[in-house]
Amino acid sequence: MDKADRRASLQELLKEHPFLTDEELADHFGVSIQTIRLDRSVLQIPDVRERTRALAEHNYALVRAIGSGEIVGELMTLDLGRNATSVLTTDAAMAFSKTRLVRSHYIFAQADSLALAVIDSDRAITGLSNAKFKRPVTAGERLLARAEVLRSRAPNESVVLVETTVGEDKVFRGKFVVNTETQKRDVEAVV
Amino acid sequence: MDKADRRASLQELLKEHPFLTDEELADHFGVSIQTIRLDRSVLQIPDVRERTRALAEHNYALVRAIGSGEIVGELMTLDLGRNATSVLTTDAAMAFSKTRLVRSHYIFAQADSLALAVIDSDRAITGLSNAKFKRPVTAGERLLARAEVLRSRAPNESVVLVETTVGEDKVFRGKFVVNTETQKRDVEAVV
DNA sequence: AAACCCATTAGAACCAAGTACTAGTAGTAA
DNA sequence: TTACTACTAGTACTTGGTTCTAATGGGTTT
Repeated sequence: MDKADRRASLQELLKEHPFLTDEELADHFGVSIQTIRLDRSVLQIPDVRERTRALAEHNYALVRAIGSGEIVGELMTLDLGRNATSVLTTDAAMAFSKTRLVRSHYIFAQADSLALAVIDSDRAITGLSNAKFKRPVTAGERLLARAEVLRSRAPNESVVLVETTVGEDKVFRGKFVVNTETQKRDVEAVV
Repeated sequence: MDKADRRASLQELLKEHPFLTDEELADHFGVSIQTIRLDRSVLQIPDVRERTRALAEHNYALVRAIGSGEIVGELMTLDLGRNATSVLTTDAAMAFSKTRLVRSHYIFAQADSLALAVIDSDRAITGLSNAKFKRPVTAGERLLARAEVLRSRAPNESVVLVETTVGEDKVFRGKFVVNTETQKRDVEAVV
């Protein structure tokens, strides 16, 4: 394996495993640490600590928004069983890099979370959804979602309407049928 | 501010800003670095590098799945304009902690991405969706999504059917109307 | 007042994973 | 032989720590 191959391979490897130290990389390629450092400096690849830090920082806000909270976006108001609102500030990480248009499932995620939040119940689950994305959202725009419980048909089934706006523009409208409890059997069957 | 207050406040602060070094913390609280280190050791809080590393590692897989790739899940097969399949292995981070049931928007995100991928076109955007979540998915289950283009009505509008299964079970079925190009005006209006 | 306790601070030695730089070797090409 | 390239070795220095020992300095108790 010559220099060019190694460097190409190094870049690939770090894309997959960004937490490898120079020492580990040196072992992996059977060269010295100095060689790895030379490679990194030529390829303009920062050190592990910087890579780790950048990754963590980059992902931090995003994950907080979409992954870790029960709500995607920030819950603003909540009248349990009636209505609720939440705000989600979109950013570049949520968008296609070429067009800067926010992936629709972020918009959906905000609406879906809000629909569940307004129903509450730890066991609330989306059973059905009907969504219209009215106009594309550009990274940076602030999404205001408003959820309203339309009716609670069966004791364990509610219909929630969610409308999302950016300023004056309606960007999303979705109806969610949220189930509670009923899943018990299914859940147990799964587990 | 006494010791107890400072330590409580330290924990809160690090929850919000996990990338602060001891030096920055010392400045913030107007005490010496040693005091901060004592506090950290008593509170069992690891150092910045470890905090950063843990955060990055924890978020990495998750963000790769939902945020950074154009596809949520891994694209398995793709016959452009006809059909495609992708796999998403769910994990605890995608689920409600109490019930271990995967949040429905992850399932939606996989389907939505796949619907866009099968249509291709960098400007593809979801215009409408119609989704049914047939049974809850438990963290750890492997979601196989299959997308099929039903018809391309207008030259810039396609209808895609996505069905997601876990083993033999159907867990999701959704229809997506995907638009291409048409958004141009809106997009420019937004920017 | 003297003795004591506690939180805080200082200082030294050490570590990991680097940067930046200098210098050397081994192999190949002109 | 000389020259060039790739690689390696070694030193001094940096950041952000750890671990340990040893002060300070204020408040409380005796």
